[in-house]
Amino acid sequence: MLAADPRTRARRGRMTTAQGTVETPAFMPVATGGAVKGVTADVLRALGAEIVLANAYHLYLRPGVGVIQELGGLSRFMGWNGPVLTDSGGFQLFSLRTLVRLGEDGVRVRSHLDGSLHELDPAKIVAIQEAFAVDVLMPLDDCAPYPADHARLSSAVDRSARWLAQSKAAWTGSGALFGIVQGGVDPELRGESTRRTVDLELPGYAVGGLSVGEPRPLFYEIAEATAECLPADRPRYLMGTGTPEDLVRLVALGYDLFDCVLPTRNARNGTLFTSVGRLNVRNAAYARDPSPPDPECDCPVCRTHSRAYLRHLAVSGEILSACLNTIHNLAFYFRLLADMREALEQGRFPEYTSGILGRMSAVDHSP
RNA sequence: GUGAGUGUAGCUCAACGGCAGAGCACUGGACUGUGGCUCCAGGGGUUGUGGGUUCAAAUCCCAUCACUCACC
Repeated sequence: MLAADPRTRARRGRMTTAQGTVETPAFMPVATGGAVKGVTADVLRALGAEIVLANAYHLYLRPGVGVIQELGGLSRFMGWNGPVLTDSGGFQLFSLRTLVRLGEDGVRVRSHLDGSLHELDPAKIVAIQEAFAVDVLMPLDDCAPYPADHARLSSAVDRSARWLAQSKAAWTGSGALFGIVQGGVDPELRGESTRRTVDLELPGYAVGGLSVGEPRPLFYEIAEATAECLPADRPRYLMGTGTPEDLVRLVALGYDLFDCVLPTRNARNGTLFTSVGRLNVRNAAYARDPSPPDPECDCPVCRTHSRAYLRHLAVSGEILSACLNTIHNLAFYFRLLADMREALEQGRFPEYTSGILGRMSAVDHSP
């Protein structure tokens, strides 16, 4: 930890890995298949990315472990040459609906690419990620859907904990293996999962099984209670979240790492995050609007292009639409995190938080 | 000029005597550890025009206009 402010649980930190340093709180852009869709590695770095998230399961299916290993590891393969975190594919077991069998020792899945069958287990997922030479490894876990009954949540907690122990046993020590807390929105199961995960004394801890459709108040309740039970001297990673407002509130709860498809996926679907709220660039209202997407943004897109042009690109289905929208949205996210880090360093995080949340909610309630 | 064909939503077309629809386009919304420029919703019609037959016409009949093709 680099700075502390007794008025908040937010932390300003630094995570050092073999391939680089990550200033936290940090946002990790999502590059599931080895690419942040529509953006080059150079641009990513210029925008302020310090670590990217890829997916071990997707990359294992294609191009395969051998290809990435021969080409010098995932980071080099991508031309990124910085820290990389790979998700295990545990999330895909419930999101992709390709699960064939969820067993005690592993899973059998059917490839969404060619229908082939694959047996995966915690040790194999760790081996794949070590072959990829990633900086942060996420273990295979069981992410229960929402809603799920107590028995299902309980089995997800138990299975994830046992798999985590097996992951740790298989881990040779290259990169940092994080633990993942499960338990859905059940406070007691969350508590049990947190204890069993922390007991394994890992380099970092993630909170999974949230942002799967549960009501927002419940999400924050669980996120807050869980953060309080995680060790203060290790990075806390809240998986798969969130909106800009979510990130501000979660940093305030003591989380350090985030990933989310929202800035990149929304960009491709025409929604921009701006200092004046969400902006759907396809709206007819912007057809002749000469102003930049976000008047307070200094990103390359806002410095160069009008809303009218971005609307034209989006309506026309131009590839450039996805590229420019993604650049802006990522710039917005990275700047938000940079602003929070600066506020933490200067001891004015509570003031910054109330200010920006006030602006965001004021925008949300505008007509 | 003669003959044939076609006229239905902005566009391309269904419905062929019984509540006028689809796709695209348009308008708005959604997207939270990313198979998918995807998903959801909405607006939009005196069926070219004027008559006729019928309980009932986009549909059948007559006229007329426009367009297309063929032949003079």
